[in-house]
Amino acid sequence: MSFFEITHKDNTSLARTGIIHTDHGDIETPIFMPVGTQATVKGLNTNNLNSIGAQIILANTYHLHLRPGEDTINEFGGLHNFMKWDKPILTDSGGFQVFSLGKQKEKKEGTNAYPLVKIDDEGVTFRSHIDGSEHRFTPKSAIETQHKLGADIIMAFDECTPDEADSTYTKKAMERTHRWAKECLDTHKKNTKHHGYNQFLFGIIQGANHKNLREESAKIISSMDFDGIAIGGESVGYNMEATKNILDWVNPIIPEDKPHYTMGLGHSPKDLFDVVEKGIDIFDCVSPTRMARNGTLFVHKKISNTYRINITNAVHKRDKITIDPLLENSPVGHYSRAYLHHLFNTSELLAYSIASMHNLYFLLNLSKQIREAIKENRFQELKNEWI
RNA sequence: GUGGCUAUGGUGUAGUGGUAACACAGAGGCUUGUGGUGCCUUUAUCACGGGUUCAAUUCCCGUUAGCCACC
Repeated sequence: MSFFEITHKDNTSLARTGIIHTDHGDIETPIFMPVGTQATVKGLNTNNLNSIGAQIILANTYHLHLRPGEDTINEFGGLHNFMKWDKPILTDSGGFQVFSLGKQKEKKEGTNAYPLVKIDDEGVTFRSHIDGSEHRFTPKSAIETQHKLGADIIMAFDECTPDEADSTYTKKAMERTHRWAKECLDTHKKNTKHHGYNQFLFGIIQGANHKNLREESAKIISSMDFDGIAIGGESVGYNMEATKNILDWVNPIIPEDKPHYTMGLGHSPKDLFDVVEKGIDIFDCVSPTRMARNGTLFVHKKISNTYRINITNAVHKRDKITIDPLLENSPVGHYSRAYLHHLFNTSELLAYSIASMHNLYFLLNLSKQIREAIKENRFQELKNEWI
């Protein structure tokens, strides 16, 4: 049985359904992946995740390296046993967090805060955002750390350059990312079953918003023996016009028979259609859960004539209807807006759980609808209802 | 009853003879390979009445309210 299997192709676009086979179960694609950076999707336990239909969740190498440390998790036989989640997990390599730390440094410029991040050809030296202690990631160490963490899908260690970087630097960083990709692959091939089950490694295409660089990156990453292809970059998921252009550039080059992953995409339900249409199978985003924690909830447009509401708004103080009347099958579909408004107003912990479950269910349910639509050759029809 | 002190937005506090600053609360917006975080906008005829002054939230008098002390 191969790792990835395409089960149906749309007849009017590159959209497809598929199954990713892992030793912790199958993943039906296209699918949104909830983010659980520190081995927890904030506010939700694994029963909650099962109830909303989560098939795979993310965790983060950078955060788990700092706390509790990969060796602790290794002693538990990996993340699955540590957090008691027996379905698939994907870990990000930490490349993007390094990029984020670099961005923070820019913001604090002038306060003589010394750099949190230093990148060289062999790896990255950075300071912990928690206690300022110094750490270093190399392609080899990032993979070895991810082996110990034990996710089913692990990511190559890359450098995500800011969009505003000049093309000379972007090219240099991209070429370095390609060298690192090979080192990651070499390290991984020596030990693909650290905990006894298979771990699969994805490569990441960079090149910012330059067509020639994206094409070059797509060519090189595609030529390597990765199990899946990710598209990274600051614009991906953030600037949807740029994201669509990037996908158009790389699509003729990347292998069709490997899973395609847009990293950091899923801010708005509408965004799913834009990338699924261009052959993307998996995507993740912190935004739905972060927005949830701040009271912004997805709703069907036909209910409120908007695709999201802010439950903390005063109009919901006595609002009798449920969060989204079209989602009453959701595990949290029976709660009234007034109740959730009250929970936020009093900062009750349950507010974050209910809101997070709602937004995640919204996207997981939409992913399911998209899969069904593709199988029934009515993807465009469903898309038209949503845009 | 007498004396003293205080009165600034919903709350707690700044401040000035040229119509007010901050925090929280309130109202609204934002958050994109996650700090439950952070950011932005907005919200006051400075207790009431009178006086001095070109100009009073600021100085003076009175009223009212609160607090303290004494009888």
